[in-house]
Amino acid sequence: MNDATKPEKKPSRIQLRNRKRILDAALEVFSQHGYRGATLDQIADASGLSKPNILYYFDGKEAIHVTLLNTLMENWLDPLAKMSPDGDPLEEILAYIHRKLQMSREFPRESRLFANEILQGAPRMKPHLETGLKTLFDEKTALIQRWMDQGKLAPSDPRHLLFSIWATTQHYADFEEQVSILTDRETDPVGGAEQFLDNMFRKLLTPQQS
Amino acid sequence: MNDATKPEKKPSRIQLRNRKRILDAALEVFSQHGYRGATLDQIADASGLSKPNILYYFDGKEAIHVTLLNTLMENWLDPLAKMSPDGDPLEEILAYIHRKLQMSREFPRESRLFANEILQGAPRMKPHLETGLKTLFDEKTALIQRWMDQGKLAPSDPRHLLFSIWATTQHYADFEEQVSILTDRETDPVGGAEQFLDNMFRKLLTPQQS
DNA sequence: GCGATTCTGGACCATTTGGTAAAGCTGGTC
DNA sequence: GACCAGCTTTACCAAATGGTCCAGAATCGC
Repeated sequence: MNDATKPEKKPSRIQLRNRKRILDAALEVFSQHGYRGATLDQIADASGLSKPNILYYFDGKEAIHVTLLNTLMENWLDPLAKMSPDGDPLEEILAYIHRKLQMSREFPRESRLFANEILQGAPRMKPHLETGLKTLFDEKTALIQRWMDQGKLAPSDPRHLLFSIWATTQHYADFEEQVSILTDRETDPVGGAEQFLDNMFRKLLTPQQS
Repeated sequence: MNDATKPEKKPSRIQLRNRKRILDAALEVFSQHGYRGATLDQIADASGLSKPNILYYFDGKEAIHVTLLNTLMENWLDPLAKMSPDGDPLEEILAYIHRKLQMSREFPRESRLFANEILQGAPRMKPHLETGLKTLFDEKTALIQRWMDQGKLAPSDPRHLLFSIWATTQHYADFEEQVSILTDRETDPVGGAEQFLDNMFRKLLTPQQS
């Protein structure tokens, strides 16, 4: 649970509560301004704690960001990890799309935090991407390729398929401002996206029974 | 050509050269770090000019950013504006996708500058979006809707169609770092994307002759 | 209830950052 | 080739920012 260098006894109630407050505030601030654009003062304000107090709980600005990124990574990979070799191929992929879209709706800040990090060259996340994400990506593209080879899905490049799914689903969180303006502040653009994307990927992936 | 408030005589050769240098350097820096993360010193370094000299040519950090955003906007809308009511509907849209993809390949920094701005809530661009982009968007979604009504394209929501095109094409510039890692630093991922997206949107949009 | 421990915030600090003043240099024009 | 507007730089600022110190306040274990 802890890293070997620090034995660290169990965190107290207050510790737990305040760490959570800080991380929530930091998520808000980092996701909106990016790492370098965010300030400890903003995080302090948003969390309701004083700046020195924040530094009592975390080793510094970077430590907060890293913590955020680490916990994010797991939740981020989860929907893809859940895509199972055992289900119906088309339905598995459509269900995955559904989950991703759901995350855009429920956790737009997390999506933007991630987007900010990648946009800026993933300086503090490259290792994560090269191990965790890459492994999962290779595994799932291979699975999809197998499905295609078996004629259960129409053939196309599985890598670009995943890119397209990521791009289209995360778009609604990352470019929310734009989407909101262009859809005349419609209450829930993601609802319409759901139908549209289901239709699009269904047409793309349904195999021809020639 | 100039705004009415400032008559301003014609800019000199040096003026032209240095403004260009500064804007190019600023594009590099802003697109990588976002507005708040970028510093004048970085821009000074990248442009080979001193910081005060930069402030001799522009009124401040914000003025540089705004200038960049303004010139970007035109080039950004251009590919969509070129989509003509007179051509073959399917081919018009596929050509548009091709143009957008080409821009991701040729101008990734511009794409990231734009992405950064929207991600952070479009603080200095909202007016632009609400006028220029919105107008064009409405015009083109209406055009696509007409094509669909005429049975020349399979029906779907034109707004989400455009969102999907933007998302999938810009993804290769904005998330280049991730794409690069996952495709094992393949020389030109956009090449593969070209085929994939052409196929995907063709399947989506080709009308059923039932 | 009380001492030990954990938590909290006001004052402070060094560095960075956007920006300015003003003196010196340059290049085009007569 | 001397002048002068236009360009460039050195030396600064004031504010913002990440971070520290330390004394006092809350909380916990008993």
